[in-house]
Amino acid sequence: MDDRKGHRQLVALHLPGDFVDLHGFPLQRLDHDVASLTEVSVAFAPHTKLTEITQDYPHLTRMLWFSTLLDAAMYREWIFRLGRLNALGRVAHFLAETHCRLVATGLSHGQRFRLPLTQADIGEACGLTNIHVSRMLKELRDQGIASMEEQTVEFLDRDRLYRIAEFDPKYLYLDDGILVP
Amino acid sequence: MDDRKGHRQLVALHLPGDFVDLHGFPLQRLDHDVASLTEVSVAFAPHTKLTEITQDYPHLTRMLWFSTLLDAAMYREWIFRLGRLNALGRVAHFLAETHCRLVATGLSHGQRFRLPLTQADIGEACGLTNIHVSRMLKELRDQGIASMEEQTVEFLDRDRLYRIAEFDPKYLYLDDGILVP
DNA sequence: CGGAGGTTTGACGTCCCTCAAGGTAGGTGG
DNA sequence: CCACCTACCTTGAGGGACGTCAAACCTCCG
Repeated sequence: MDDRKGHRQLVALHLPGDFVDLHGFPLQRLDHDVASLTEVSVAFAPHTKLTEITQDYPHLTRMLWFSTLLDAAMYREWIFRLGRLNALGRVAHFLAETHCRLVATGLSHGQRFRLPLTQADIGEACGLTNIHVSRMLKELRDQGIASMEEQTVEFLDRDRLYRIAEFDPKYLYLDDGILVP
Repeated sequence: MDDRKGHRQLVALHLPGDFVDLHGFPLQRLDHDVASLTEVSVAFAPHTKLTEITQDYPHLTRMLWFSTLLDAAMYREWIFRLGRLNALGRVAHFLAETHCRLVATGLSHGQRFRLPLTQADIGEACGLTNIHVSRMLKELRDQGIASMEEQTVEFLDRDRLYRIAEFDPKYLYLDDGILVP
């Protein structure tokens, strides 16, 4: 979403495998843009097919519904991040959430993961300038908590990272497996 | 949602008629608290009944789904508010959104509405201290844009308020009537 | 070689928080 | 009636976190 001056606010980050913009199905029109930061492969789900699913497969419908509400749970957490955390906590929280989601989908093991974002992108997710993101990453590095170089993040002290971020992955509903309903 | 020190971040404000916590149906457990700021009357919708609805009434199911995605649209806007607006814009945006929603449900006509919140509550919605909310309300008052006294808000110059808030009510999906699908 | 995009660092400014004091209105008990 | 409390709002002074501006560096690429 862009403000009047054209400055961007990221409201979500989609990872490989995510159902992008399923919100557009019940809502019909969308209030934000979707853009890709990397090369992507896309499969399309026509609204007519989705409507058929909601006619014939109640259980599958609830699963689709669930996946949009998982997005909503992340939105709530992003509100918390922006409203209650300082810059260091925001960056830490963003990294922690992204790592958890990558692990859940099998795209990361251990404490390293690829994050093809610039510091400016991270700033747009966390309501910060790229410059201050740079400072916060340095702080995390200096404190031996996490490092990021060449688009690769490594957690050196996950517990301290979580504490700074006030992060608790419960809201990602992972322990039940992604699809509960 | 509370941070470690017990400071609260509001992530949503429900108005009379809203379906509170419908998210809890597909999600099963919830990652935030629900509290009332005023006296309320409550009707309960048992999950068993909702499950029956999703079995037998696809159209009604899509309407319920839609209403949760309207919440999600507001979450996105709250993220934008916290990430990209300054204090004056945040307060203005919060007032503008609440007014629009009240008008949509017939609970406000014209440019006045009752808002039974303290300045501390508004601060918890906007990521500000009660003290700075007080200063921003004074600013809006001094500039002849909006006033709030005794829990009643009045818009004196709605256009300027919208401009400060970078507010566009499209995301509330009101022009189609609340229930599109 | 030059240029573009990204990162880092320093100096400085400002927005908002913190702390403190005082004001008002309502409620309770004398 | 006054005295006193609580909750909320207001205002001022000072400080800190983050933004802005500028400069330098690096890598990649043509």
